[in-house]
Amino acid sequence: MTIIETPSDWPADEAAARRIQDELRDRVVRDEPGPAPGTGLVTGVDVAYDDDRDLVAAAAVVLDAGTLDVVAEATAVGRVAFPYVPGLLAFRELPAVLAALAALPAGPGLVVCDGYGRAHPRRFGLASHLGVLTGLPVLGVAKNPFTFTHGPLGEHRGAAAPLLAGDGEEVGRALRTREGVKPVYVSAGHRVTLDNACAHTLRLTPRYRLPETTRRADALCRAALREATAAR
DNA sequence: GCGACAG
DNA sequence: ATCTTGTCGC
Repeated sequence: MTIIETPSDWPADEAAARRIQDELRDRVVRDEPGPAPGTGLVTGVDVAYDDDRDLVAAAAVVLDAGTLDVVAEATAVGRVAFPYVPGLLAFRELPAVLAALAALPAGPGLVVCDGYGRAHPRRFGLASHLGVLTGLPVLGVAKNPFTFTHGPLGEHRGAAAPLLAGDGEEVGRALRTREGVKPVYVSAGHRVTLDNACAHTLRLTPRYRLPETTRRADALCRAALREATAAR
């Protein structure tokens, strides 16, 4: 198996990483609604780590947006490119994610990633960063509210409440995907609207709290990491 | 200065 | 993210 390399222009420290986020932030496209839910392709991306062995594995799983059937998969394994720092997650995950996407036989369509897009200290989370680098429509679905807050929301599937930043801006939405279950936290990445991102998220959660895209990608990158670990 | 903090 | 058994429930 091939171990991908960290890009030569990757930031060496946190200050450099923040500088890059400040530079790229204005390239995010926020006025495109994005693909219609249920049509075309939807691709989930996720990453698993083995910090002891300095390994990271990423997976991209392409689903038919209408049937949610898997139509393509790809993985990539690499060295950990950056430590986990809240607000700088993209620098840890992107090299492997980009490699997995590049290994797909065809275009991914809309991309769904773990974590945030606009809901970010500098309004440039993983989903935004991935979108700007690839030009693809991307949205983020996170499992935790990070530093953001939201009011109460109904118990029924589809109930939502604005996810608010400290300055009161709605940077995302807490969205209940399963009746009576903790909500997920949706935010727009690139070339998708928050409303459309939520509509996609609901279509991707007919049965579980998390989108089928991330569930499939999570299982695949863990398997890829196991194989990479076993191969050494 | 200290704590909180996507994965 | 990751370390981890059994267990309650559809």
